[in-house]
Amino acid sequence: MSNHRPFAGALELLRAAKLRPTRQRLALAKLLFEKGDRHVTAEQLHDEAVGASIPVSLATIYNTLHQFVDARLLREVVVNPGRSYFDTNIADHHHFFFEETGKLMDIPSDKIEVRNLPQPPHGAIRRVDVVIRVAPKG
Amino acid sequence: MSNHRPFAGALELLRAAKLRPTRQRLALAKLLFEKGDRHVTAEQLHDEAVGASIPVSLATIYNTLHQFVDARLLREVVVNPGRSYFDTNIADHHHFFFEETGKLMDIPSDKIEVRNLPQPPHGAIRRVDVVIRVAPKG
DNA sequence: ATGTTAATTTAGAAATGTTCTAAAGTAGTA
DNA sequence: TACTACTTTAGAACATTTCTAAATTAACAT
Repeated sequence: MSNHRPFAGALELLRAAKLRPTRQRLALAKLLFEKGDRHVTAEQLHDEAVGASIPVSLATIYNTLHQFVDARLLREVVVNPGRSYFDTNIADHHHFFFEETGKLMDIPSDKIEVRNLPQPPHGAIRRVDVVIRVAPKG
Repeated sequence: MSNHRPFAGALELLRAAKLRPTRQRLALAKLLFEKGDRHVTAEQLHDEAVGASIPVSLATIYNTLHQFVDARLLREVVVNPGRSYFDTNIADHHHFFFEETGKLMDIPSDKIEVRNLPQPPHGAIRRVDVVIRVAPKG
């Protein structure tokens, strides 16, 4: 059978996030979280939803993605100017970014050692992002 | 304190990059490289140029920034969706990103230890970017 | 059930940042 | 001076994201 992590159930997820379980949010949560770790753009998710006969507007896709980020169900990853990726893996981890294809790949945090983090002059560290940019070999 | 390299002179810089030393490129090179390490957006540089009575169009700002990146005089840093920063520090280094103000601050590469970089499944590592995101203290 | 209310969704407009186009201007060369 | 290729430019076009105001829907009291 399937070998990705157990899916908590869209309804439980939304309830825990204190988001009203609307038709659209339930459907999007299923698309996002039933298939293991993913990196999607707003447009990709919209196409996927429409393709699965879930009529949902792009505005709702954006609303929902941001609500999910706020609720810590998703993480926004910025590697490219002018386009955001949303990552269903919310564990501490890093990324390969393949410049040729625009695809991201997770790197578990125990595969990279980042040490001696300097303290910022003010404020607190919210997150450390390591992006390994990969280009095709010459 | 400042570890910025001596400014080579806009003319020499452009010649070395095989870019014709036009009025606009000379002026922009001076703005960018005469003041030590900086992180500017296209719009900031445009405002600065116009403020210094250097009439230059935004299109030329973008053209020039990209030519400078291609010539390895600048590095493009992506930390925010929908806006690029251009960094005059082309040495190997990392960044604090202050979410509150949208400002970047360099971290010399010897201040952070990044070890055990995994190899990508294909292609070659072009660059490793470490971004420490800083939020104001609660 | 039904009605009420506040949250949500929506289409389309607007905003934002960047790139493109094609015409005018300029540097380099002879 | 004339020639040519490169550069600059204004403005249009583009891509992604956010906003707006009206319609819809979930939650809940009755």
